[in-house]
Amino acid sequence: MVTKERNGESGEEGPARTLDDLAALSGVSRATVSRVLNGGTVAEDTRRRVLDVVTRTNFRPNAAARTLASGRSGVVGVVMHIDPHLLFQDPYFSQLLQGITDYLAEQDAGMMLWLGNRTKEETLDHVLGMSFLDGVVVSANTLDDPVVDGLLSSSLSTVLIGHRRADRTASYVDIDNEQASDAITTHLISIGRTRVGHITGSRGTVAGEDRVIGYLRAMRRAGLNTDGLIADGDFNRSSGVAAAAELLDRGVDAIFCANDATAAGALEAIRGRGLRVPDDVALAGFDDLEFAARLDPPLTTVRQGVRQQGTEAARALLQLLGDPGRSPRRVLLPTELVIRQSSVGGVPRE
Amino acid sequence: MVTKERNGESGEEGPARTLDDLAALSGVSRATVSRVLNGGTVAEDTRRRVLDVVTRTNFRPNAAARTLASGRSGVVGVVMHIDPHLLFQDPYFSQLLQGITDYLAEQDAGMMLWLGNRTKEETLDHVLGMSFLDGVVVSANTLDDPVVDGLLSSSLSTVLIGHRRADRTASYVDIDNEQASDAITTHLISIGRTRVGHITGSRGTVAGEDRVIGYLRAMRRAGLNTDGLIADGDFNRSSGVAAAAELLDRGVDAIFCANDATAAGALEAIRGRGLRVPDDVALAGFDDLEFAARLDPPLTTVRQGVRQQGTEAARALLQLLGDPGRSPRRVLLPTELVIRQSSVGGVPRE
DNA sequence: GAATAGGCTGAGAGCGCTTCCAGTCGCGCC
DNA sequence: GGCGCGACTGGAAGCGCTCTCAGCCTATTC
Repeated sequence: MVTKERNGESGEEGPARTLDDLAALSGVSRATVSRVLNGGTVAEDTRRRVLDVVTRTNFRPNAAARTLASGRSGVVGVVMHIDPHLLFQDPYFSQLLQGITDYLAEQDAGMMLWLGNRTKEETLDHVLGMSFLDGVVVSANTLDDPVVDGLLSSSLSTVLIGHRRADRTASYVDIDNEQASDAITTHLISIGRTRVGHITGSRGTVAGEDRVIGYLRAMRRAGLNTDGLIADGDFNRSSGVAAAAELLDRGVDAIFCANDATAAGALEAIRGRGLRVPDDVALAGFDDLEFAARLDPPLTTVRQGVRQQGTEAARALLQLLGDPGRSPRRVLLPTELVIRQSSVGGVPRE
Repeated sequence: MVTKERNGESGEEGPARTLDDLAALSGVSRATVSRVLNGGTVAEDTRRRVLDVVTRTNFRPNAAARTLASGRSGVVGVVMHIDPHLLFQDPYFSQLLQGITDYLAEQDAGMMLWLGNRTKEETLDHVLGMSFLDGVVVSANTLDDPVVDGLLSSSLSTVLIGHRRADRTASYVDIDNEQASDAITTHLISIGRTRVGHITGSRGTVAGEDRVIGYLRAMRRAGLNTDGLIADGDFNRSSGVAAAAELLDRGVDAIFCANDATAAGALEAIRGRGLRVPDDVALAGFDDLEFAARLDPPLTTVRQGVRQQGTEAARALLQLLGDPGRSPRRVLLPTELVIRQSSVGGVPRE
């Protein structure tokens, strides 16, 4: 039922579904057509002739065949192994995703997506089952997770967003949480606060722990006592309310929260006691999400380019794939201290 | 360099990368292994023997080869051809995406994602370039769009979310906007309102137009006049403020807004004039987004299961792929009238 | 006992592409 | 004139899988 014979004469019409079709239509061999399509050395007029046929027939190479023959698919996976509720609530992940898709689209790479709505085993199985993937970018609540383990120990090239506590041998993109926390704590100290409290992120997350470390480093360097000045939070607003209450009881004149959401909670607690920000208690967050600037007073915080982290992760992965040695990529992105009225006062509010 | 010979005896160790490896290890032919893996008829003990080897070697079939040979990849595309800003702002799209991913994951189908961050031509090219896709689910600001045209006229099986104005021949999942608008308008009439205004969605969108039609139908049936009672909006809060002002000038005792965001704006405008909701003006929206219940007063609205729309779209696509005839799937999902205090009063507020 | 049916299996022909290898051709050089 | 060389091209061998076809072997039927 398939007509195999085809005339090489020009003027022919035909959909051209395979390289052989193109070869027949342009009077060269399939190998040459392949070279034209993939940038091999081909005489200029031959190339032109073939390309002409390609565009005339609106030819699209078969991706499966290409992948099978070459071992590369041009498709990478993105695994966001995260509680789905969080995934669409927290702007962090949407921004990350957008950064990744931007870069991949720009580089003509395809992307498959796994959102964290399945069990660990299932996720891992699905991803590894897509055996044609060239590599994966992974984000997770906590990177010390079986899915991440599985991915790293698979043959798939993997780039993490954030680094793991246990080992830093993998490729990753991260910010320097320690340094940033140190900087913002130092800022609070520099405006004269001596009893600077810290509301932590979820213990066990690398970001949370590193922010504690940075805070402690700054306090110690300034010769300030931190006894009783650390209260546990979990990156959520409500934990900020509770932890701030605790710290206020112990007497603080500044609070550095592990993220903006927590700071919003802390602000509520401070207000609830009739205290003023920053006059009585200076406040700082971390992330610089959109709402931070709209709080009353606007929040001093650390800006981390979340979208950029996504872009850089995608870039790192493609670089990794291009490097025959597969030597790990490690990218540490800069952060920026954003000082607003929650720490420096500014226009007084009645 | 590749050792082709392999002993069929058990106890052998080896990674088993191909069906031939498995065949050798379990002492059957490649064809039989394939049958085991794909559910062909195989003697029970043979099957067991092969499966044993499969699990022992942790074998994963090569997806590219499988796709090439069978013509099916088990991967579908999801195209959200939408302004990226909207994409991550409006909960509508995240919920849609979640619904889709849920169902696809459940069905073991892979998913590739295109978010609307490229020009129309690029998007279309990228999607069609992934020639192995089995089909696509499409959501777009407006479905009368070149990308949608291109997808529909390609050989790819396509399911739309929402239907097109021009033709309803494609497969789609939608809600009955007319009926729902009619119902909510009728509700406003039933509580005694006679001058019911309507703030439209973006003109040109099918959902927007259909909601106008439903509104008009209900008003006409009740014998009510609609002259000057329709004001243009664009689904955004700010348009609700302006349009509501217009309607209030003309004298209304109820306003039905094309979505919840617009209603929030209208509420602001009504309050701004010192009028009470619902006493002076009853208010209704459409969508039942999370914030609708938290407005003051809580908003009467139409609940449309956005997540369910995603799920159903994915289901429709897989059904379409399974149907040799490829006869279009058209799914109309039910909506639910959610009556709250913005129309029926309830606890009086001072 | 021959004929028929049916369950199970293996051989082998692709799927459409990449890529190695060898071959042709025109050129400059000794 | 013969040789080596580089630019270009075609032939052909796979990549790892699916699926048709034919064949085998055991029941079953008349």
